[in-house]
Amino acid sequence: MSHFGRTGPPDIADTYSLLVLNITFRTSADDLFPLFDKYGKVVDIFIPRDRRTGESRGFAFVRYKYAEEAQKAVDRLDGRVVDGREMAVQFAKYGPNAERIHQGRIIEKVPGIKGSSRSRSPRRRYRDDYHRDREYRRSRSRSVDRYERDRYRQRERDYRHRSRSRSLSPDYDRDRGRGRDRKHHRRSPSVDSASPARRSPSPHRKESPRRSLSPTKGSPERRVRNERSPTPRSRSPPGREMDSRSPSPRVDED
DNA sequence: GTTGAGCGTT
Repeated sequence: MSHFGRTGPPDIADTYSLLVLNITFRTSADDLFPLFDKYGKVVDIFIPRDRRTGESRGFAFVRYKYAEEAQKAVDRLDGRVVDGREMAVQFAKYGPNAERIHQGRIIEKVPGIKGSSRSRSPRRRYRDDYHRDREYRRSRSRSVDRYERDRYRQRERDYRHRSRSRSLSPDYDRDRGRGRDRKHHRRSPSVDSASPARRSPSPHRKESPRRSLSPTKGSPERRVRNERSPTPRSRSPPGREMDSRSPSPRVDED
């Protein structure tokens, strides 16, 4: 009964799916089972997880046998703090087939569901997604795992820069930096006085990695380009221009 | 080791 991690959906015909959002990344189906099972008969619980990392995405689907129980769970578990995080329980709008499910009638009977008027918001995955995706694609062949790529594409297509949490506080950095300084700053006594500027020792600008080798490092001609006065001899002061043409090689320079 | 809006699998 507790085996929710089996393969494939059991029977979604007579079951109602509830979407649980805002749950911790460490919350598993077994952890949600006792919570949802207390309010009704849970048929199955499924938590989508990454295919590469294998970690939870932060949301889960709970299927109830009866709609009334599911609705009660939504009203009771919605806003419940689990593992220090407030999870949001609401009826799923779309089914596994990316289509609307037949649970709409439940909303009609109980017009008190919070998930009934849920505005569409730009969804995004974790921040590692694009980081990992970049290296992933670059390392992977373009003709491999097209299925996965296609799946993730539909998700990233709605990617949008949203306002990140303003959880960052000056106190946090200050506290953290100070704490670490106390313990790790004692290993280098010379750095304390011989490091007025920790700037990059090489003022040279970082060129492109591909051009980093600079194959023309032994080409003196390149550096002898026209700087400003490539030919100091060509300097002709005003009034002395005739001097240059003067047949007399007399140097009148002082 | 991390993250935080959203809609799902053998």
